[in-house]
Amino acid sequence: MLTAENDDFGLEEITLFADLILPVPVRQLFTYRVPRVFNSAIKNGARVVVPFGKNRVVTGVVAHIHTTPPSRYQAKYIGELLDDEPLVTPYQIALFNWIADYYLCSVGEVLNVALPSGLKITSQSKIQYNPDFDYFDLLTEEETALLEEIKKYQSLTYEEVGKRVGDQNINHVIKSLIGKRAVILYEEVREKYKPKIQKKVKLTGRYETRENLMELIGQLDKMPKQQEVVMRYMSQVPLQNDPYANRAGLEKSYFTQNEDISDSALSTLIKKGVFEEFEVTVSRFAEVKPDFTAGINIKLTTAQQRAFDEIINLFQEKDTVLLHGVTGSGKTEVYIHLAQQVLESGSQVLFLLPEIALTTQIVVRLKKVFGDKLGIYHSKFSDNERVEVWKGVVSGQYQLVVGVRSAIFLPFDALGLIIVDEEHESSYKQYDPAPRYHARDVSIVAAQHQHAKVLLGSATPALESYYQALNGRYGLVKLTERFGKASMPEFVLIDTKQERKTKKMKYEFSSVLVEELRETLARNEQSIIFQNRRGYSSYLQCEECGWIGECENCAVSLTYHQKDAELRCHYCGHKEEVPKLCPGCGSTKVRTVGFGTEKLEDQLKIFFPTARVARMDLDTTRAKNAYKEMIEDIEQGNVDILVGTQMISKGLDFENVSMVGIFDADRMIHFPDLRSTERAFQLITQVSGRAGRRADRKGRVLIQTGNTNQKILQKIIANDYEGMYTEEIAEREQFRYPPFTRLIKLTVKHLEQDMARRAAEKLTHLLMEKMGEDRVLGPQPPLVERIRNRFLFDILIKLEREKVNFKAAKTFILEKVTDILTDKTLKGADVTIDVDCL
DNA sequence: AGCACGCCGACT
DNA sequence: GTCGGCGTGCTC
Repeated sequence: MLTAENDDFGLEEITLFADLILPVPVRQLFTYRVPRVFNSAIKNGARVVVPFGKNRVVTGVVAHIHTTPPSRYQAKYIGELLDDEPLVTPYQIALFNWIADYYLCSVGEVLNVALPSGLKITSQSKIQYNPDFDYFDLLTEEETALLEEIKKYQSLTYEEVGKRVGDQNINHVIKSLIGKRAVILYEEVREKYKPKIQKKVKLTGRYETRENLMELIGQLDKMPKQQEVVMRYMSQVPLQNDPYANRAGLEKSYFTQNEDISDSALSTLIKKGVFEEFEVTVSRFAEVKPDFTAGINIKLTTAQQRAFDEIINLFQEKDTVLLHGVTGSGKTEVYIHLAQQVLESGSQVLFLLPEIALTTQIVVRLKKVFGDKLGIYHSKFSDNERVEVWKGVVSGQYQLVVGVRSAIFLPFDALGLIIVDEEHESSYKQYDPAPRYHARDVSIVAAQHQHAKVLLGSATPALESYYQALNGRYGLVKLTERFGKASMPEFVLIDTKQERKTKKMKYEFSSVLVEELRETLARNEQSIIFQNRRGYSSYLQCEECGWIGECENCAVSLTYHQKDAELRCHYCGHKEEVPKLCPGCGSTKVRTVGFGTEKLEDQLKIFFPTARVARMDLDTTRAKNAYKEMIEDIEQGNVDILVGTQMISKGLDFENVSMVGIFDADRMIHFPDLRSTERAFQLITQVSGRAGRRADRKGRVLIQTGNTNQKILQKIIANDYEGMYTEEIAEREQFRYPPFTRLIKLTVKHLEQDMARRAAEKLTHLLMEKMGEDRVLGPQPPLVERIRNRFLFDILIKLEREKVNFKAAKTFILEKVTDILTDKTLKGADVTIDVDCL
C-alpha cells in the first residue's frame, strides 16, 4: 500500500540522475538518467551498465545520485542495475577520488586498476549470420568468402572473424555485409566472472533409509556395473555413521574420472531415479581449517611482547607506527598478534606485502592461523579468484586479507588496521599505467578515512618513513634482536681487485667465496648467491670492432640469455637470435660481457659438479606455482646453492642457509640515482638477513667488491641503519630532495626525437615561467632514452613541502601539460605525470 | 581508452 | 571517381 509516509511513494514520482565513474581516462563523471524502476534500488557504489558513445556499452559505478538534470545535454538512460548491494563502498569512492586528485589521473583510471576485470562488464560487438538473407549475387567475392566463414559459427567477435580469415583488416568487409543485411550485429553484454560449479550426485531421498538401500543393492545383483557404482558411493560417503552425509553428495567427477567405473551405469542409475544430480558453487580457494593453537599460542618473546605493547600504546595517539625490526627479529609474530586483536574487536585487517614475498612461507603461516577468514589477493591469481576475494570482503567472509599493492582497493568498510610489511619496497609504487600510486601512502589515507591504524614494518625503512618517525608524525618502535637466540650474521668483504691481481679469481668467483661455498656444502648446509641481474651476461660485444647488441626499439643493450640462446630486451621484451658472426665486421670473436644469474649458475656447476644448484629469477618463476615449488624444494633440502636476483631478498626464511655471497655490490652502490646508496643498503641488508636464522650457528655473508673501503659497506657490516640514515638525510636536505621536497616527474614521449625534445622544452618553459627555474629540472633524456620506439624526455619538478601549495601547483602543472597535449604544433606528443616518483 | 567521422593518396 | 589510409575529437 502506498501512503504518504511510505518512502517509496516519493520515489515513484521523482526523476533521478546518477553521476557515474566510467572506466575511461577522462577526468570527469558522466550523468545518466535513472529509470524509475530502479529509483528505490539504486545505491552509490552499485555497478550499472550504460550505453556509451555510439556503439558501446560499459560498466560504471554510481558515485552520486541527485535530481539535477544536466542542462547542456540530454542524459541517456542507465541500461541495467547490476548490484542490489553496493559492490564498492562509499569509502572506496572517496579513496578513488583522492587518488585521482593526488596522483593527477582520472577516477576512471583508478577504477580500472581497482576492480578486478571480472567485475567490469564490457560489451562485445558480435556478428551473426542472417538466416533470412538470400541476395548472394549482390556480394563481392571477398564478402562471399567472409560470409561463408561466419556462417560456420553461431556468432563471432570482430577479432575472431579476423583470426579465422587470417587478416585483421576486414572491418570494412564486415561493415558492408552489415549494410547489405547479410549479417546482424548485436552487443553481447556479459559478466565475465563465473562462479566455479561442481557437479555432484547423491542418492535420492528414498534410498536414504538403510532398508531401501539394502534392497536396492540386492536388486542390482544382476547388474554388476550399477552395483559397483552404488558400492563405491557408499565407500566414499559415510552413510552408516551420518544419515545426512548423503545430502552433501559426492563429486560426479569421482565416477567419470575413474577408469574402472562405468559412466553409463551411473547415468542409468540417474535415469532410474536412484541417484540425482545437483550443482554447488564452490570457492576456488581450498579451505584450510584454522589451527587456533598456531596463532594465539605463538608465544611472543620478551622483545616482541615489548614491541607489541609499545605499538598498542602509540596507536593511542598516532595513526601510523613504524616498526623497525632487524632481519629475522620476528616481526611477523607481532603482526599476527595485532591482527588477532583487531579482528576480535570486529574490525577488518589488511596486510600488504610486496609481490614477491606473497608466495613465501608467511602466507602459509597466516593461513594456518586465520583459516578461511583470510583472503589472499595476488597478481598471479586468475581474475575469477580475485572476484571471489572481492565478494568475500563485501559479504564479510574475509575479515583479513593479505595481498599485493592493489589489495588496497578492496571494498573494506570497517578497517581497523593496515599492515604494510617491507614498507621500503619500491614495488608498492605503480609506475605504469596510471594511477601511479604508492600503496604505502594510499594506505595511510585509506586508514584515515576509516579511522584505522597503519603499521609500517621494515628492517630497512625508507628514508621518508624514518624521517616521519623521528619528527614525531609516526610512532617508532624498534626490535633490535633476532628471534630466538640467532645472532646477526658475520660479514666478510672480499677485495676482488686484490684477487684479480694475484690471479685467484675463478671466473666471477673469488677464491675465498669458492672456498666458503665448499665448506658450507661439506657441512651439508645451504648457500645463497645474490646477483641482481638476470640472464647470462649483460651484453654481447665484438672484440674486433666493438659492436654491441642493442635493442631496435629501445636505447639499451640486449641481455644474452644462454638457455634459450637469444638476446632479450628487458624493457620491451624484444628477442633476437644470437648472431654467429659479428654483424658489424663478420668476426667470430663475439664475447659476453658482464654476468647475470644464469652465468653464475653455470660456473657453480663447474666448480661443484655434484652440488644441486637452483636459480630463482624472473625467468625461472614465471609460471604460477614455479616459485612455490622452488621454495618447497629448498625447504626440503633438495637445493645446495641458490642463485637469485632480488627476488630472494624478501621474506624467505630457510633455516639451513648459513652463507650468503653477494656479487656486484659496487654496481648497486654506484647506480646513477639519488637513492642508490639507500637502496644498496636495503638490498644487501635484506639479502644478508637470509643467512644464519638458526640459533646454533652464526651465518656468514661474503661481499665481493672492488673497493673495500666504501663507507656504505662499513655501515652495512655494522648493521648501522641510523648511520646510513643520518648521512643520507643530510644529503637529501642539502640537495633538496624528498622528504624535504616532493617530486613530480613529467615524461614527454614522441616517436620523433626532435618533436619529443621540442615538446619537453616548451613544457619546461611554461612551467618555469611561474614556478621558477630552481623548481623545474630538465628536460633531460632518461637513462634509457628510447622505449618501444618512442623517445623520452624527463622533467623533474621539486616542490618544497612547507612553502608550496601542493594542490595549486598540481593544478597548474596539469594545466600546462594539457596545453602541450592540445598544441597543434606538437601533434603526437604524450605526457605522463608521476607524482611522488621515486 | 575505443570508436566514428573526416580529409588526402593509389587504384578501378 | 572510389576505396581505404590514418589523424582528430568525443563520449553523459
